[in-house]
Order: sequence, then C-alpha cells, then structure tokens
Amino acid sequence: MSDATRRVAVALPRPLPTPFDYRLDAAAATPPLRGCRLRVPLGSSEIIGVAMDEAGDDTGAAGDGATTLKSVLERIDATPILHGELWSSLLWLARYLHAPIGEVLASALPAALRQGAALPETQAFGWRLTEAGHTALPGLRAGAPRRFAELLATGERDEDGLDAQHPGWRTPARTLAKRGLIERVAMDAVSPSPATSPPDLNDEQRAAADAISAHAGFGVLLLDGVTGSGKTEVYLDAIARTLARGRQALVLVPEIGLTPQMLERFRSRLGVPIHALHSGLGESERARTWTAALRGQARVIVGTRSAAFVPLPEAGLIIVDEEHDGSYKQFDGIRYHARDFVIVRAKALGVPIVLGSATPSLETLHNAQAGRYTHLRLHHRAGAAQPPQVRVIDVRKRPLQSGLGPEALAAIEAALAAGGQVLVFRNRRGYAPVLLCHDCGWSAQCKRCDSPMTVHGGGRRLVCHHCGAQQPTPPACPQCASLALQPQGNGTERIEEFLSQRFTQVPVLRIDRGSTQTRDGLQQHLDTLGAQPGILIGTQMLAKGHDLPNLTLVVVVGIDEGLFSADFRSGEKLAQLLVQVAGRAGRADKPGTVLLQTHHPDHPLLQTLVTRGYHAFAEEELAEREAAIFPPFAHMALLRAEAKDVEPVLQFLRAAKARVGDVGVEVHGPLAAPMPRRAGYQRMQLILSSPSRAALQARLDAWVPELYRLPEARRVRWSLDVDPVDLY
DNA sequence: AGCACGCCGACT
DNA sequence: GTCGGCGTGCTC
Repeated sequence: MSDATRRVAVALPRPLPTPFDYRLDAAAATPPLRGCRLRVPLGSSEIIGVAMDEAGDDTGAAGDGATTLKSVLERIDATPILHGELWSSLLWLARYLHAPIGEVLASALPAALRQGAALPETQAFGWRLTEAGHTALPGLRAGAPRRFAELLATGERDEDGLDAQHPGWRTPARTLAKRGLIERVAMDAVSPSPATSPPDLNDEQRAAADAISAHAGFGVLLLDGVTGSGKTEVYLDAIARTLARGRQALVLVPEIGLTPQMLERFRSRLGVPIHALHSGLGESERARTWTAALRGQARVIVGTRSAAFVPLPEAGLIIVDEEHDGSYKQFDGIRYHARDFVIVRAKALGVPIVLGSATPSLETLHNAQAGRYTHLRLHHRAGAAQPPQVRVIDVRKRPLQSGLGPEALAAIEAALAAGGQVLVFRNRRGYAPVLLCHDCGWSAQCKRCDSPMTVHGGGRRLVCHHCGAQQPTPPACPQCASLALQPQGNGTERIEEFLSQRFTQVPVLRIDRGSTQTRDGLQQHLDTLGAQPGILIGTQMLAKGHDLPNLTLVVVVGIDEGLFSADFRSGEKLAQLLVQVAGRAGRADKPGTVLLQTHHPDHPLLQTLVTRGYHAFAEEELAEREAAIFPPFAHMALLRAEAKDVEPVLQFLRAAKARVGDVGVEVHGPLAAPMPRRAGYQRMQLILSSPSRAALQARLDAWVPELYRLPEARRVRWSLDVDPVDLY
C-alpha cells in the first residue's frame, strides 16, 4: 500500500459487535479525525459512520484476512461533532450496555445528522420595526399585521420567544417584511428580554437552592419535595446562578411534562431563549437545537429522554425532574436510562446534578440513605395550599356502576354542586378490557398475542393494545353462536359513557391516548373546560403536569390488579402513581379529597401509603427488596429472544445460559415472558442477577461477544437489557 | 439491521 | 416458462 493512505476504524449504525476498518487517503485523514462522520461503502450500499481511532498505516487488510479494505467515500466533518466528555461518556455507555458502539454513537445524534446532513445554521434571529415601519404603524389597518407591528413597536423580539408566545406570527411577519416595515436581524443585535423577578423562596427552598449552588464540582443532590412544594422555583434559582457564571444548564423532563406553559415560565424567568428538545419537534429543528448546544449557543436546554445526549461544552448544571419517571428508560433499540446516563455525564463534566421528585425511585432513595447523594427535603406545600385528604373506600359487596361505588358517586355529586372539578382516574383505556360470552365462557383473544382484546367504540370494535390489531365486534359468539356477548370490566370510555349520562348538566371529558393524540390537544381540552365545574376521566396522561386549580376531588378506580402484579417493581410504580394522582387535588387554596376505591382496603401497600406516606412505604419496600435480593440490592441483566417458533428461542437461550459460567452471577431461565406470544412472535428470556455490579459487568464482558458468535443466535431476534425496569 | 443470493409455488 | 416467497449468511 502506498504511503498516501491510512486506515481508520469506523463505527457503523448496525448491530455489529466491532467497528469496521476503511482506507482513507492521508489528505482526508488530517486530525482531528476521531468523532467525525464518514460516508463509507458497506456491502452494496453506503452508510454514515463515525470515525474511531486511526489504526496507523494501511499495512494490510481487515482483521487477519487477506482481503483489501474499502475506501472512505467522503469525510463529512472537518472537525469532530462528538468529542470531549460526550465522546468518552458514549464509549462508557456502549461498554456498560454491551451495545454496539456504532448504534450508541448514532443514537446520540439527531436523525438528520445521523443521515449525513451538514451541521445546520444555528444563528438565532429576531425581528424589529424599521424606520418606515415606525412611520407607517399608525396608518395600518386593524388585523394581524398591525397587531404584530404594535408588538414589535414595544421592542425587538427573538424568534424562539415569538414561537412560544405568539404562534402563527410568521404570516403577518412575511406581509410586513415584504413592505419593508419590519426586518430580520441576527440575535446578537437583539437585547435579551429582562428576566421577571422570582417569588420569594421559603426557608426550605432557599436552603435547597443554596446547597445546589454551593457544589462547585460533581455531586448528586436529591431534591425530595412533596407535590406543590415548589421544586421548579429551586431549579430556576439554580439555573439562573448557573447562567450568571457563564455556564450551560440541561434540564430533563418526562415525556408529558414538557408543555409550552412550562417553557414560557422558564423563558420569562431566565430571560434567555430556552432550547426545547422533544418528540413533537421536526427533524431539522432537533438538529438545530443539538448543534446550538454543541456550539455553546444554547444556554438552557430542556428536553425529554433523548436530550441526555446533547453536547455540553460549557456545562454548569444538570437537572432531572421527576427522576422516578418510567419514560427516562428507552425500551427499544439502545436500552439506556437517561437519568443514569446524565449522572455519569455530570461526574465526567464535574458539575452538580439535581434529581427532583415527590416520589423518588427506590434506587435513588437507597443512594441517598447510603450517603452517596445529598438528600434535600421540601416538606411543605408552597403558599397556603393544603395537602389533600386521602380516603380508602372499601367497595366489597357494594353496588358498582361502571366501576363506581355509591360513595364515589355521592362525592362527585357534592364536589360538582360546590362548583369544583372532578378527576376520575382509571389506568385502562377503551370501553372494556374483555369481551366475554356469558353462555360458554369464550373471550375475544388477539390472534397474534397471548392477550385479550380490548373493547372500543362503545362496544363496536375490538383492539389489541399490544400489537394494534383491530376487528369489528362479532355479532354472536364464534364458539357457541350465543348472542350473550358482554363487555367485562370498565375502561375510560365506558366510565365516560356512564358519567355523561348521569351528570348531564356539566361537561364530561375523557383524556387518554384514544381521545387525545398530542400534548397541545390535551391543553386544548383543559382550556375548553376552564374553571367551570366538570368531570375529567383519564389514564396516566392526567397523572401529572397541567395545573388544574379548581380540582377538588380525585377518584381512583380499578387499582386492585396493580396490588397483585407479579413484577417486583409494580408496588413502587403503583405507589408513585397514586401519590402523583392524589397531588392533583387541591392545589390552590381549596383543600382536595382523594378517594381510593378498592376490594383490598387492608392491603399493606395502601395502608402504609395512606396512613404514613410515601417515604414509609419506600422504607418497607426497600427492606423487602433487600431480603429478596432485588434491585437496588442486586443488579440485573435480561437477555430477551423471540422468533416465530419457540424451538429456536429455547435453543438460543439454553446455549447462552451454558456459556455464562457461574462465578458471582445467578442465572434464571429460560423463562416464558409474561406475555409469551406477542405480534406473532414467541418470546422468552434469561435473567442474570448479582449483588455486585462489577461482577455482573465482568460476566457480561466475557459473555456478550460469545452470544454474537453463537450459531443459534442467527435464528432469533435477541437483545440484552442491562438494568431492566420490567422483567419483560 | 439491510441486502443479496438461493431454491420452490401460482401467474403474465 | 418467469415473478417472488422469505430462509441463511455477510457486511471492513
């Protein structure tokens, strides 16, 4: 090979265990190369990969073989787009998850950049009135353009702020710009909007905010505050001080928590543009925000799970709001936990990280108790707000109408009569969870899943919530031809049907994934209701976020299945959910009431939670986890496999199990998944568990490369989940 | 994961 | 006689 070529290892976004080597001519190989995107040939197509280390001169072929290397087609970046702390944290993540490095690096990039697009323009722009505009303003006709011109007459506005506060501003702006009345200017020319002054923090908030700002370097702080205690004010105080020190702040929020209201609150308080990153954004917008962070132009980045991957060249603070929330864990592809990853990043960056929650995860509480995290408590609701009164309602032997007992109905009646709003929480969407034949016992099952089909559309349709299959409800029982087909149980749809017939004088709104697709749709629903008396029926979607200041009663229906679920984390999740839902009641000065309907009023979870609160529950649950050696006292990994037939799945998992060895790690399985067949695939799994994270990792290091080489692996779809949240 | 190559059914 | 089903194996 000539001196003019070098070889470079390239990480490719494919499930391949190692990077591939390519030739690159010396001119294109000018350092820094590592972390730059390269377009390379792969098989018969082309693909975008990321340069790893240079492997010195091209002295031979790939691996130890004699084949010649293919050449890099194009170097996309002159300077690395992944480097420094983010680069090393991503390498760490790939090792920890035992995931292919190319897939991990690719998932850190917004899709546009992953596909090879050039880094976008990130210069922010604003708008202002021209001389001509000032002159012409008094003569403009009433309408949107005039209103926009009047807005600009009060001062220049940046585009991000306009998007947040005046959606639809672009149309009048175009009209005015065409007439030369307004002009677009680079952001440096726009004076930052003044930050509105913060409310006075109470003593606990002040102490927490000071503790965060006192951390010069890395430290994890658990901000453990009851609903309504004003955690957001503590975040804002800490972010403001971070900005004042000339540093960037990253805020992670759950899927459901990132609302326009929340962004506007941050923007107006901090007086700088807030860069939002969430699933509702277009791809070019995501790439622009990511790149603005890379260039240090984005000073405050607020985003959901994937925002854990933004570059932070001038990091000063990381916040994870609602740190216990399940949406931080990705369930397909790279199964990372955003909270855990940003803790690792904060350590590498040497900055403090705040984990906020009213119901901290047991992992986090355990770490706080062990002294690894600083535990900050906010015990009191801010302002005059009273905590809600929680009552457990025993519905055994009580007549239920669509799942609601007489006490609940009377309470709803009374709350509405007093001018309040009511939330009925039921974590099951659709009309009824099961369609049953009353004569022969047949029930509608999904053809492709081991799961009953849910009745929808007031009884007309059957839908599988696991694979999405749909069919009309059969007119008669397919097994015995009886006409006695009955929807069994109550979903949100059926409760809505019943309540809207029963309470005709007030609006009855159903909020779930069936009725409300977008987060803006949810807000619109709530806006139409306003503060008037009414009933909201909803699932998880309603459990948090969105202020409902006139909500005085929360009724929780159908939690009993959650009390006896097989999954070891189900108790924790149910407790968190109940506390979150209860926290919706009585926010302002109105005391709230929460009714928990159950057939198991003496269940220890409910008893502890209601009489002694979440932290007492957490204590008991932690003691049980310790006795059973479950997380956080054990560390687990799950090997899942699926195929159309069971046989290859079993063969693969048995072969995999035989190669684990038994040093310091327990192996269970192959076990059928709780839902053994889903979307036509047979699913089984192997559970690895060890009290020592290091021991588990050491086993995985040796084991996973072997899995790639198993011939049995080629006949199944398999994946490894380190620190699984569900055991299925 | 793509994608091609490779051997067995119903169609222009 | 071909178009195409997805089983198997490879990609520097």
